Amino acid sequence: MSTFGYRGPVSDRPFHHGNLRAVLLDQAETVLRERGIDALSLRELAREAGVSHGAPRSHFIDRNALLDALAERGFVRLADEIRDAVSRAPGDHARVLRAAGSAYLRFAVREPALLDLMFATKVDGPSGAVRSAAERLFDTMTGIMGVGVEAGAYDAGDVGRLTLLLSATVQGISALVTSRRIPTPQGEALVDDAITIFLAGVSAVR
Amino acid sequence: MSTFGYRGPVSDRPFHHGNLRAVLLDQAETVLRERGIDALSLRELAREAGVSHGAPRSHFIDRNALLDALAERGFVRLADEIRDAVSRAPGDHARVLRAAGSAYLRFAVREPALLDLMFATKVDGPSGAVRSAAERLFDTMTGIMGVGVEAGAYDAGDVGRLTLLLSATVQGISALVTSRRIPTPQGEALVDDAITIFLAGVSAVR
DNA sequence: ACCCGAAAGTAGACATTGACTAGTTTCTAG
DNA sequence: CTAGAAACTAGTCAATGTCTACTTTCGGGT
Repeated sequence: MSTFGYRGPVSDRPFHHGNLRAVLLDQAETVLRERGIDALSLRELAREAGVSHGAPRSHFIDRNALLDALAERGFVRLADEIRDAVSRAPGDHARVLRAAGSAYLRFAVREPALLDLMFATKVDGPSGAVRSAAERLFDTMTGIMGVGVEAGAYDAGDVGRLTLLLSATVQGISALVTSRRIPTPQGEALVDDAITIFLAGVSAVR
Repeated sequence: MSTFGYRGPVSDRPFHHGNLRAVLLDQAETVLRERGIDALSLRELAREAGVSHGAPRSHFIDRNALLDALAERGFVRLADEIRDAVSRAPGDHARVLRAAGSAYLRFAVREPALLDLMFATKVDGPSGAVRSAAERLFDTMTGIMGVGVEAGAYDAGDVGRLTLLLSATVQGISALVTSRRIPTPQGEALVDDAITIFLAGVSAVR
């Protein structure tokens, strides 16, 4: 990797890594996925990136800052995946919701520790970046639900509340699955049930 | 290490603490509540209990074992509180469910870090003790829901699934509140909405 | 009453880690 | 070209979890 380092330190590695921040985040995500949050060490990340143990500090003031960045990226990716799944699944509103919920659960199963991080209780609440990334996810969900208004599934004034409710439900099911309270297939069935009952309930109540 | 001769330690503190395990758990719970999980240190707990830093090892082989014990106690207490709230709130089935959901959310707000712990993703799944404590909570919920069967709210064969669904929903709402995505009062309103829609949906679907 | 093993606790050691600091190298804007 | 900022190195420190060897106390069986 010494493309141009005609005069690096001891090794031929250039002084500046180039994109250390992104590499650290990627590696951290892998560690999180494979060995859990307790195994996530700044020093180990630095070692594997081939930089000194102090280098990460230029990009993340704290271990916590690294975790926040991971959570933020998590929200962005989750929103992307949900949008993707929805766009790939045209059809009636129920089908769309199922696709969204299913994508959410898939993400949870693939990245359980990351999801934990995303909804972790912080002493002083979430950082600004995490909060706004979470809000963007919520906006995505709201957009999906909004289609139901046009389809006559619910009133425009209720979309916010109902989006929150359905999101919470899917998040709760995901928590049951990732904490191994129920197996994944049962979680998937539960998502379907949830959406069926949700839609029936909403239309019955109003 | 007979630096202090044949007598006990310098202080008049007896060699055996007496109920160190319980004291450690209580203190740990307080730390968890007030300063979060990152501030939870075995050595600090030992210091404040007035024992050596190795003493906790007699009761908890690991920091993880301590956390498991906390999670287990958390499930037991949550189940107790829900039973309590339900017993104190007679009335129709909807009211009972609201009392249960409300108690769940109150617990979550009071002990957010503990709830995180209870549903944390562990690399190798929950320990046996945690798992069975969680199952006892689920049994409690099932019992509450079972009353609805007699009241004709749902079929006996659906109780398991529906209990899971409602539990997940309340857990998800709690996660939204403890992660500061929504304020507590909104969470409370959401629990009410959830139960209303749930009951309406269930009776509409079957 | 005694003994002996198990349980509970002490103390010391060790590697690892997060965090901080001072100094060095590279980049970049003016 | 240069000055200052950004990125990185290297050293240090206190704290922690974990392990081990040892000591004290407890309690049951004879």
